[in-house]
Amino acid sequence: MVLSSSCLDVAMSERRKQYPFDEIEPKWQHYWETHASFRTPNPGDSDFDSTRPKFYVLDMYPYPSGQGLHVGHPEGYTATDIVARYKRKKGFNVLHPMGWDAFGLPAEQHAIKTGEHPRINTEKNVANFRRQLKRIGFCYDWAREINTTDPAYVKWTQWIFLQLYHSYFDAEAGKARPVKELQAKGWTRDQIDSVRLAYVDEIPVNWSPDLGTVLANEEVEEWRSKGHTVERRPLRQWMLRITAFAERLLDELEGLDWPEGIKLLQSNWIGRSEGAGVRFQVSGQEEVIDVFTTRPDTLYGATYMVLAPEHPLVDEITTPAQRDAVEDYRRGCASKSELERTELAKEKTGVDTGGFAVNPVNGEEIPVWIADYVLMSYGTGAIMAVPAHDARDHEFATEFGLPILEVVRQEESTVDSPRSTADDSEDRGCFTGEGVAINSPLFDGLPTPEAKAKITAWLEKKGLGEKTVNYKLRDWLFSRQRYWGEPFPILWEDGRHHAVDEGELPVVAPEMEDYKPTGSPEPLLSKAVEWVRYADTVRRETNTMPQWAGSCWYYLRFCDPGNDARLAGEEAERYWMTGESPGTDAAGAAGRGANNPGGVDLYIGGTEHAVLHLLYARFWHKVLYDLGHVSTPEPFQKLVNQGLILGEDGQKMSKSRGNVVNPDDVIEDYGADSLRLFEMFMGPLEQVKPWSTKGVEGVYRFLARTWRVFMHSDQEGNWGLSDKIRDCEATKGQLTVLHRAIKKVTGDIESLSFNTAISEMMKCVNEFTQAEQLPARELATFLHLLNPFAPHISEELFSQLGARFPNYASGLLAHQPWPDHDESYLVEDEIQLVIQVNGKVRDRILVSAEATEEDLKALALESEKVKQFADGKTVRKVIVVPGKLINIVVG
RNA sequence: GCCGACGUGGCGGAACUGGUAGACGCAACGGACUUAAAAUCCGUUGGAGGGCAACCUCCGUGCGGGUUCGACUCCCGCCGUCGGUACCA
Repeated sequence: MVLSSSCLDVAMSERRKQYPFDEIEPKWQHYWETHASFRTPNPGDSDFDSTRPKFYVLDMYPYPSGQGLHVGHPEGYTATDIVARYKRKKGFNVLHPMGWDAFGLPAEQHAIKTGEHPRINTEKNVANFRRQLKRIGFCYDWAREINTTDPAYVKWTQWIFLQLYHSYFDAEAGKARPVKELQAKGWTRDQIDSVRLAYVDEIPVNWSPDLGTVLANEEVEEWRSKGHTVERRPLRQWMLRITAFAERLLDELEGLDWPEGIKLLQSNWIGRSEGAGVRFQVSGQEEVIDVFTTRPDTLYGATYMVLAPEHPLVDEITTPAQRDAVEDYRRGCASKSELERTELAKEKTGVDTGGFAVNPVNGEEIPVWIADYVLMSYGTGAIMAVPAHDARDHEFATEFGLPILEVVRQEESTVDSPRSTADDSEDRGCFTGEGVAINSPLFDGLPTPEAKAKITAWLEKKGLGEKTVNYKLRDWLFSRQRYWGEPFPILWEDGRHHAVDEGELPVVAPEMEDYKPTGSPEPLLSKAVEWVRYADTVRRETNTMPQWAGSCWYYLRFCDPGNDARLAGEEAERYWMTGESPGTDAAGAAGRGANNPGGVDLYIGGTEHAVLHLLYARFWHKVLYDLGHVSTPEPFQKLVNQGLILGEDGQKMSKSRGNVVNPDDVIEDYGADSLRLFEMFMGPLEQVKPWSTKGVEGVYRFLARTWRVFMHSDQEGNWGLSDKIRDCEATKGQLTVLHRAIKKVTGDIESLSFNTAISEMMKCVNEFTQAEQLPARELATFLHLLNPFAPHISEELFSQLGARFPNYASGLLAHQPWPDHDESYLVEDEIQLVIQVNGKVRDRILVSAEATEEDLKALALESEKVKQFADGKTVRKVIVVPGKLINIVVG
């Protein structure tokens, strides 16, 4: 028989609560709020303590969806909360803020349906999220709450955009600089426009008429599957020149304390590859085809060329005889999305243009084709095809009967290496590895690396090419046609763009009659005719920014969220990002080692943001750094990804599977402390792990047992401090288990191993549970350990204990210093030692801690068990690992 | 295909830098309390075999090899699960 979940709910709520979490949790939340217990002063505030080091611990702030929190949110949030509370008790100034990434399509979709301003729905959702988070007892400094849709916030998002707009990348200095410097040098307006970090370009985008917006490549499939149409068409778009920073974004990853996997993901995304640019003269024409290749050493094997169908030279090169075929093919490609083009890539397709180009290395004429396996968006949009040494070219050449010329021979040593030779010829039919050049008169016999260098130098000398570094990273398509996003602070006049005056920021979108898409690629804001018309001849830009914009810098705003004069006050920004503050340089700098580039000390969030958000934020941060607006080159010093929480069935949580767990329900039944504790007890933070209601009950029982160690209920069911608690000496066993816990919990919080920290606290409580009388002082110490994990119950017990034992428990537990362990309680005078014979455990003996190695050897050899197993054999070796074991090798 | 993570009892997971595998919790079983149940408290619990018994023996960290006195841990080769990515020249 299966009970429905609603039956279980009823059973649970009727069950008597094992401890009054439903009373104490709201009580302490109210206390913290009314006393502003977790308000964090900034440098300059009267209560700012400059002698303390700083710690900035940040969560990836949520998009406040209509569904409310799911149990995945509190996982990372609890982890950071524990660290924040711990660091505070350790004497740090802790910055631990929360806010809302509140622009976004769902709110706009709601507005389209209801005609209601998206702000109304957004605010409702924010209120719900805030309520839910407060109910979990997080120690955020709510005075620093921010909302990306708040005009006061939008103002600075737009201000940063203008910094990008007013800057260019100085390749020599490797830095962003104001375009003013170029004006001073006499550059023309057009020249300047062509180098701005924020620029306008006409590029093919994924346009969805019914959504009324362009979509990022990675969004296309999702919306298509929901029945929306998406087509490709060229549109005028705002772009951000992130590619200029590719090298720095890649190189400076190195100094960051991020998971290696994430660094690798970013570095692959940036996709640096070294090679050569080579120029091929088009036969009988002026035009030159530029290609990029990582294998210039295979130039002699280039038997044809391929241009992307959109390549600008296609028209010039195509011969009259081939024109119709080429046009047909190009039309076919244009109607396909990038995704379709790659998805349907089972067979290579393409058309001969009829034109030829000259291979610069040997003067041979080779045919020029177009094919959609060459992408306009990578490299130069054209390739030299070397079918003998590139799998794709090989496939294409085989398909269309183009010549294949071998120019690299696999070296003997690699041929001999163990691998199956049979399938090699079958699946690839070409050799793509490194070897020795053949059929290449200029450098026959040279190994690949040398051949590359030689041909590149030759090309450079002849002016036919040069060493080139290419990046996969593309410029960032930054404009959307939505309503619910930051408008661009840009005006248009006579076909030219201008920045809105800084004094006019923020540019706020107008109220609309309705929020329905225009049905054309015209942005929604173009319907607000009055607003668009800035002056007689001046119109406003009607695109809006993507959701990423706000999240690119929110961590900076938290340093000083109320500042109206700057994105964040200089002093506050420097203090929270570097630890330096006026008058406390020594103390502040101590928190930051010489190699520490500064930034947020701990940033926790999901892997889904491994690339885009983290890359975009790093990009903006570097621009702001170059322009002198922030003090560190990187925003996030240490990054940790929490693992996904699966449903109880081990499947991804989803509405359709019906396995979604709502934190509100968990709190209702077991309390916020149990929710927090279980989220941390499930397993390692970074790991994927399934939810378990039984597991929540387990930690709930632990908290109830903790409660009963301190509290005793009378006949009427009223709780009072237990009579067992005295001002007495703790037993040896209690001291050992407690100090072991102090040591373990301290180390485990530092290494974010919360699950094992909780185990250790459980052992502690198990020890206390059995005691006849309990030492008040040690119980108070235990509450310090529990406090970051279960702040409500620990605070309540601390205040109960303090009422009778004020010497051991006074003030707010959350503000009392973290305990230190005393190593002397952990030292045992007798150690249990394992005796192995040939690596197998045969006996265990108790020895004094002072026994020498010789003593131990003798003791081990005397053991009855050893004699039994070593009988008749020679002792060859005795290995003694002090404090651990003795291994006797016989044979 | 490529890249990354992972694989330990019935389950979630522990195990420091190579040194007693299975901490802690869940589930299960037995006992105490109770008229009874729930809750609580105490105990047992990797598998197989043996002993009246305290206990003893063998096997055991996905599979196959290797290094080592000793391997969950290091190396080589497979298999499987999950996540990311996709013609990047």
